[in-house]
Amino acid sequence: MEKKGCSSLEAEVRKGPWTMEEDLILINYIANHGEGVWNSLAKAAGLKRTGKSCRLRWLNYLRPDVRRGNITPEEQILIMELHSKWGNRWSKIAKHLPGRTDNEIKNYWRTRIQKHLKQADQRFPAGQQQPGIGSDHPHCMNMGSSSQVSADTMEMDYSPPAYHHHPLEAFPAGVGATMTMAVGGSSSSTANMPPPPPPESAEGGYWSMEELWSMQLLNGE
DNA sequence: AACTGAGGCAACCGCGTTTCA
DNA sequence: GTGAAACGCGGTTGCCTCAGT
Repeated sequence: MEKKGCSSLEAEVRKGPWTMEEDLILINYIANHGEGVWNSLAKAAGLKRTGKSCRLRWLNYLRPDVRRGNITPEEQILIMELHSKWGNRWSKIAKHLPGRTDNEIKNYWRTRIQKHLKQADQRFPAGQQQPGIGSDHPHCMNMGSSSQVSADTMEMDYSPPAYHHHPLEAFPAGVGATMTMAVGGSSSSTANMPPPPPPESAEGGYWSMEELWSMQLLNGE
């Protein structure tokens, strides 16, 4: 009943996983116009997404300086140290890990580190808890000696995260190369550009974001 | 070979903060 | 000074993949 008035508008808003087409539209638009003012950006780019969604997608996934792949042992230690300092201030922590997003760090913490803490918690139940290991409660941040813990426990079964089904990885070289972007419009993109990955990473005809971006650079210049 | 469960990542939601008219 | 809109952050959920049985 009441939905009739705005149903046409709500039907316009897309949710769920981003398609390759949407990614390209967003990348192209930001390359030409820059980021910011996300709501109007979404409209102007012709994306049927909320500004929030566009911002999230850009920051966590499409930004050229986003580092994807293994969290290094050094980064692990840094994450644990910073978390012991600041708790779940993921964005703050992310600022000290260039190329890492708050979402990635948050996920990493929840899936890996918290698991370790839980296991440690079982081995050392309340009362006989190891010094320096708090529970997974956000406010139990008394992990002062976290670096000790991290160096051992974290490296113990450190395993590279499996990055799979990246939407743009499905792009064959030709498609990626045909993306037209005026990278010059966003100088910051190029400034923070990570070193190009070895060509082997494109095995099987799959391309990483870094490779796509470097292709854009090559094409655009 | 098929099924089940666990792990991991991307995306959405709600709330607090900041900015602007 | 006030209200509205936009932004940013943290928590949570859903889906996909992989490993084990």
